[in-house]
Amino acid sequence: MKGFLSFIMLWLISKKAMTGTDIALEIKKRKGTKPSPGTIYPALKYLRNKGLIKVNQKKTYTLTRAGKKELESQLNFFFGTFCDLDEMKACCKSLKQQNKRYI
Amino acid sequence: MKGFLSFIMLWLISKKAMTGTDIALEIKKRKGTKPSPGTIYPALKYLRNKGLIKVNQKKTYTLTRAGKKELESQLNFFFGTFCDLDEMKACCKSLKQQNKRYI
DNA sequence: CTATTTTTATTGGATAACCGATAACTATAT
DNA sequence: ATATAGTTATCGGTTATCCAATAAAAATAG
Repeated sequence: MKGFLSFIMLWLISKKAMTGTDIALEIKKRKGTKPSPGTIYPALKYLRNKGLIKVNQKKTYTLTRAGKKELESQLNFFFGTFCDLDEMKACCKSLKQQNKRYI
Repeated sequence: MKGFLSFIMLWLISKKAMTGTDIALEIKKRKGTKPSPGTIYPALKYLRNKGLIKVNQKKTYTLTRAGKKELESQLNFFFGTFCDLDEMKACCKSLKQQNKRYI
C-alpha cells in the first residue's frame, strides 16, 4: 500500500505549518513507519516546484493558494474513491470479530 | 495519487463477488478513470498468488479467509493513517467556499 | 571560535504501479 | 462448425514511489 504521500503531506501542512521532521514524525504516528529523509525532502521539493507549498526562513512549510486548491481537488477525489467510508468502518469492526474465532 | 489499488479491489470484492470487468467499472464510477485490463488482471493474479482471493468457473472473484484477514489489517492501517476523516471532510467543504471567492 | 550533533537536503538506484498492445479464451449467432 | 464480439489474461516497457547513503547546513556544546 504505497502512494498518497504527497496528499497526506498537503493535508498535514494545511492543518499546521510544519518542518520536514515534523511531517515525518506525524506520519510515523499514523502509519507506524517513519519515512526516511530521502522520501520526505524530495516530496517537499516536488510540491514546492509545483508551487503548492512555500517555505520560510525557519524551514517551515505552508500551503500556497494553489496548494489549497490542489488539496481541495485531492480531497474531493479521495472522498469520491472512498465513497463508502461508513461501510468500511463497520466492516472493519465486524471482521475483527469474525477473524478472532478462527485463530 | 497512485497506489491503493489492491486495497480497493479487496474492499470491492469483499462487498460482492465480482469479475475483473465489474471491478474496473466500479473503480471508474468512483475515480473517473477506468483502469485498463493491464492493470486489473495482473493485480488480480497477484492477489490470487498471495492466496487472498479465489476465482470460480464463472470468473467471479471472492475473498479467501486470508483475504479477509488481510482486508482487516489494511482497513486498520487505512483508518490509522486517515485518523482525522471528519476534519478532512469539514475542510473539504470550507475550502470549496474559500476558493470560490478568488476565481 | 572550533567540534559535535541534529536537521535539512540531494543523489542514485531498486522496486512497485500502471498502461498500451496483444493474445487467448468464451459465448453467441449464423 | 465458423465467425464475430466480448471478456479475460499476458507481456514489455514507462513512470512513480520510496529508501539508503551521503552531503550540506544549522544549531548546540565545549
